[in-house]
Amino acid sequence: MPLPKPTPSELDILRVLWRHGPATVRAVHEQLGGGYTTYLKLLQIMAEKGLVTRTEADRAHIYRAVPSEHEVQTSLLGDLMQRAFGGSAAQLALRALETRRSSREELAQLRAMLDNYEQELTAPAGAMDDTTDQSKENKA
Amino acid sequence: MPLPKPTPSELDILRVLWRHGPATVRAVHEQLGGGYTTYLKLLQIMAEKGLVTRTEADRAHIYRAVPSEHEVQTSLLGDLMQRAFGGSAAQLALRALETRRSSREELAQLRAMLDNYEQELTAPAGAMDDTTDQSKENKA
DNA sequence: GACTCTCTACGAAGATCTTCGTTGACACTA
DNA sequence: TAGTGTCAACGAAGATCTTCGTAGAGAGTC
Repeated sequence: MPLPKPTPSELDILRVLWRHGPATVRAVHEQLGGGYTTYLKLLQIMAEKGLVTRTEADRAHIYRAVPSEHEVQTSLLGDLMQRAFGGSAAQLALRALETRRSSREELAQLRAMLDNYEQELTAPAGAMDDTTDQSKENKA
Repeated sequence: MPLPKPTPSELDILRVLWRHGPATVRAVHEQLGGGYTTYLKLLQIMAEKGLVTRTEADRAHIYRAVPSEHEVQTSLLGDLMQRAFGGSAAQLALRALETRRSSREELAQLRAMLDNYEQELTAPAGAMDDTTDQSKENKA
């Protein structure tokens, strides 16, 4: 296994690191409240697990998230998909949309992705003329 | 809080109960393998938490799932949505679809749901002729 | 040099989850 | 009636997560 799934608290910390970039224990603690040493300990554990790396600048250590937000989202979602949706991504997506309203742009984005998929289903690998070129839109 | 979120093992058990209907400890154990008393204990705990109810038929107790699969999916998904997707259902759905291929029917279902939502966005509450009547489909 | 601040490191305590071994009740049978 | 099986109840052990208290190192200040 590449990296362990972050626990809820670890995810909170990762979210801070993703938003603010590399940070000291103090910075994380100030974002999240609670005891300072709680976050120190958590970051130490996360470093052991490989979820963050740290470098020593001056006296305080600087922690950086190792997995990207995208990776973690994919991992957690894949997990839930298996455990609660019998592996069906579409069932999961359906249920997600059912729950909350979304913005018009998000819906448009979803629709574009659906168009993409249906096209791939219709004209599978190869045999493309021009439209399937959208496949190069996969993000970094 | 209505019902606690099931833990991973508890979810395994709920899935058995959803698929097979009410069952004894032995039936659950036979579906999932492992130690018999493990499932006995888990089911006792789940009964305390309110995730299952039990009735005594003959000697063995019969356990029934309390929350529906739908409810649990919604709950787990809402949780993940908050914790890892900043509350955005569409972002979550997008990421889910990105991960795995889905069947043509599932995609069609999704598309229908999107059509629905965009229609609601365009012509919000009230001012309906017929289509928006689907709003009465809210589950029990 | 003694005080004070800011760090990291260590370890422990409490909560929850998971897994089972053991015990005792009850019923069936030889 | 003694033996065998099936069942629920109980408790305990180990793992993981979360939260901090305490200690000790290093730097700056009076």
